[in-house]
Amino acid sequence: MTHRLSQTEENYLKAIFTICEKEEKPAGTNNIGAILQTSAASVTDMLKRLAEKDLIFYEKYKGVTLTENGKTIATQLLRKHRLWETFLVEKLNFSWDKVHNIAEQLEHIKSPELVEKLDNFLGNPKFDPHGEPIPNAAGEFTFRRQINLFNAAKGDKATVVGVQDDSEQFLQYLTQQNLMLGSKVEILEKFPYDQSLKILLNGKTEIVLSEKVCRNLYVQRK
Amino acid sequence: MTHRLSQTEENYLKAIFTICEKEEKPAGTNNIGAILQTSAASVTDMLKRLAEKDLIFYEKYKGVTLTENGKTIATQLLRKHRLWETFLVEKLNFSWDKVHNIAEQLEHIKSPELVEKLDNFLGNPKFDPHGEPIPNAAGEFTFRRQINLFNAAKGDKATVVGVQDDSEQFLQYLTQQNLMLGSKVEILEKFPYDQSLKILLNGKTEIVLSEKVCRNLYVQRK
DNA sequence: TATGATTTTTAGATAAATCTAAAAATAGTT
DNA sequence: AACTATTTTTAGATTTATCTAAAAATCATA
Repeated sequence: MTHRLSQTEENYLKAIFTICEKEEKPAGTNNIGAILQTSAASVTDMLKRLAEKDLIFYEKYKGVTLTENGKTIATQLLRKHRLWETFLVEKLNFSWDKVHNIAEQLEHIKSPELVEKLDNFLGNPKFDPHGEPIPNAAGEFTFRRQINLFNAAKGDKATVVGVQDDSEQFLQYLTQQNLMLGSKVEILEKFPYDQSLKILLNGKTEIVLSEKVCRNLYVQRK
Repeated sequence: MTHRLSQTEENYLKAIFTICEKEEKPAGTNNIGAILQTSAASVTDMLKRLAEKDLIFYEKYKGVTLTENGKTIATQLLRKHRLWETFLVEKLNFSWDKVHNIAEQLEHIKSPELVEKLDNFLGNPKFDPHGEPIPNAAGEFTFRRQINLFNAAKGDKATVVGVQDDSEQFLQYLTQQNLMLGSKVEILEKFPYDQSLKILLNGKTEIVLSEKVCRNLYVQRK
């Protein structure tokens, strides 16, 4: 049996997982430090410890990737985080922009039975309130054919199914624009000058979204 | 605003609260150490820090009591612990003997909104699955006219409303005996020799309970 | 009240997670 | 290849929570 990890160690694994998934390359010391708001020196210290515990592959100056063990733990953390977010929104009536910080705490609760019972209580959801897939107990993600709104073309009709950035600021911006998961969008115009998009929202309202906003939205084409 | 406490500090406050409530006297260093499974020396170290933060009254060699600040925090911890236990039993179908350790972790989650929303979701319960009163947001406990089963007399009829010991072992013993919150008991006999009690359970079954068991059960007389 | 037992505190160490400042390695660019 | 900029690591401290062993204070009771 593997040793019980500290919250800090778990946070490092999650950060490394996020970087490696997104960028498909080893995570750098600075990169990790930026996510965890800590110095590169502290990161190096921790990387040595995680390598010692067989959770990451670590070679000086070469960056790190997760071992199978590390991946399993990171995936289970993601599972817990997303299940708790779902609980907070669906059962406790939190709005989707307020749940991240609380879930960051809840994901560190150690109890395998709790996770499985929570999952059942929620009806085994496949996606969280931000549209992110929730891995199952075996660590498998439900895959969804989704594209970045930024890559949609003029004339496309699509449904919003996820966000890339789940910060309070972004989610509040979306709420203000009346944009949420399930919103229907039609691309009316793409302005090459600033890469912004004019869209028709739910067949009713015309709005313009900046490049930054589009890059943080996932849609599924009809 | 008071500084954010570590889990360890919170656990010390809870231990001190428990001792002071039960024994109505200052908590001793050894006493606290026994509850938290730590050495007297470590306790002394921590007491200095808590006194520094105005959470306890501390005088060398004299034991400690909680300040108003300390009491508020301890009560809120109790509130969270008992609300989470209620959630685990009522919503996630945990049995009452399995929830203590998980609630010990959950009670340290920091989010006032979460507590209030959880309370509402549960229907503002006044007692937890072990019959312990849940303090409200203002820190007030609902009082219940309950006595220790050990102090009941021959002929008394009463209802089980709480347990003193919420250890897995004790709760499993009760479950085995088909004893639970709400069970009706009638005292048939009290044996002076070993202070054990013969009772009629739910008007059906005669069982004998040892002194230890009786001391850990609370009942309300009709 | 003296004395032995118990409780509590001090002193000095250790381990985890962090920091700053400086050194070392790597990467980018002419 | 050489120089510069960036990234990463090392070295040495700090803070928190813990420990053991020994000293000091208090308690209990003969």
